[in-house]
Amino acid sequence: MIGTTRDKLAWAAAKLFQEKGFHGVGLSEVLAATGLPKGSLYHHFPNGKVDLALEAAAFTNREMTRIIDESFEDTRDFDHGACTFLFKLARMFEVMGNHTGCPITSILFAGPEYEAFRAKSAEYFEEWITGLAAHAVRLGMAPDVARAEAEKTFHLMQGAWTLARAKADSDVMRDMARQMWPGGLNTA
Amino acid sequence: MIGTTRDKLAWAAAKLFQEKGFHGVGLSEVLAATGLPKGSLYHHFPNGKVDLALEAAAFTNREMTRIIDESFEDTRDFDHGACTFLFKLARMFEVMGNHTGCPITSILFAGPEYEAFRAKSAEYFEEWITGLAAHAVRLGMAPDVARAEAEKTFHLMQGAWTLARAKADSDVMRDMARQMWPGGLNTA
DNA sequence: CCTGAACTAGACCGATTGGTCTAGCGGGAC
DNA sequence: GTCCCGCTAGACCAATCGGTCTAGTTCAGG
Repeated sequence: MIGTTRDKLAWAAAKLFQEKGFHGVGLSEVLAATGLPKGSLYHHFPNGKVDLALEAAAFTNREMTRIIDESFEDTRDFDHGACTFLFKLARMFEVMGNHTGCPITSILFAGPEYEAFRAKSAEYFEEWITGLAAHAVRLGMAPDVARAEAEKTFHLMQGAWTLARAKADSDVMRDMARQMWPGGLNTA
Repeated sequence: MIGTTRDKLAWAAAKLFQEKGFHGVGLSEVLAATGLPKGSLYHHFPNGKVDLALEAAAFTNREMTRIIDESFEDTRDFDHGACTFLFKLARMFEVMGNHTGCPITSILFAGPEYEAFRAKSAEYFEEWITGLAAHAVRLGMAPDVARAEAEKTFHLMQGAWTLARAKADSDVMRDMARQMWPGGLNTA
């Protein structure tokens, strides 16, 4: 959260982009949120807004992979881990005010002219899915079944996040998790 | 597609918003796409961009409910209908160039200060889910099971759409459908 | 102490934004 | 005809956009 000037900018940008998307946030807003001048931003991110968005996305991607790994630590089976994962996301969503979107989609779906963004988002999503699949394999699942289960988990998570945002209600995620993985009941 | 001036504006706006989101599209772009002057836009949509976006969202919402109903016409069971639904979406996504997002989320997730947008998106999503559930009940499912199945279908659809967009590949949706509803194999 | 690089600070730029306003067109009612 | 009204047309506006540039500050290494 705190840290160098560069980190402060990336973090503030990530938070704002999650709410309003890439085009919805002006640099002046990021600057106001950090109290830093424009010169600092362009010193640390020479290519301006695009660089800033990529760093913000990288930042939140690290956070997401960490949450995935944490969710599957000390877990008895995949259902339990997946359930924990969704409860953690629900909590995060709630803490942020029940209106933020998936950081990656919010930042990186800026339109066809931002091909680099699209490619990065595909890379990050693939990272999440292979991460989930690795945990599934570790917990005894056959590799191809694990991959399918990981993709299903990703889709359900994205979908529940979207509906939770529309309803401004984090319980959408929790209810979905309980429904889909009844064996993994968890209140984390 | 064609129609009155008002329809032309709403349709062009819907297409553009799906690609770049509410904040990513300027009115000048919509005007350029339709060849109409600014005066016409503000005559038909007195509250400007917000009105235009709401109409564009209503427009695509009608299209989505129509696609849902079409998918479940002459269908033998829920799996078959759900599968058809996702194949139809995949086709649409492909035709639009493999990079458009869900119209409702693209248009209506513009940030916390647009509370009316958020409320509308919740309303539309609820419409889709109850529509799916109604078809499930009609096909013999118990009401509470039908609701859960409809929500699952919604989540999977949204998630698959997101990943398809990141990968710029419509097969993500088709593969998911085949995986989740193997009984509903369909090439529509 | 001096120098130079890293960084902060913010004035400034042209372009574009959403929005307003007036003028004029076109066709039905009288 | 001529009046009126729904609509088109686009000039114009202040505000904001992302981005550039230069001056000033800070601080480590010599």
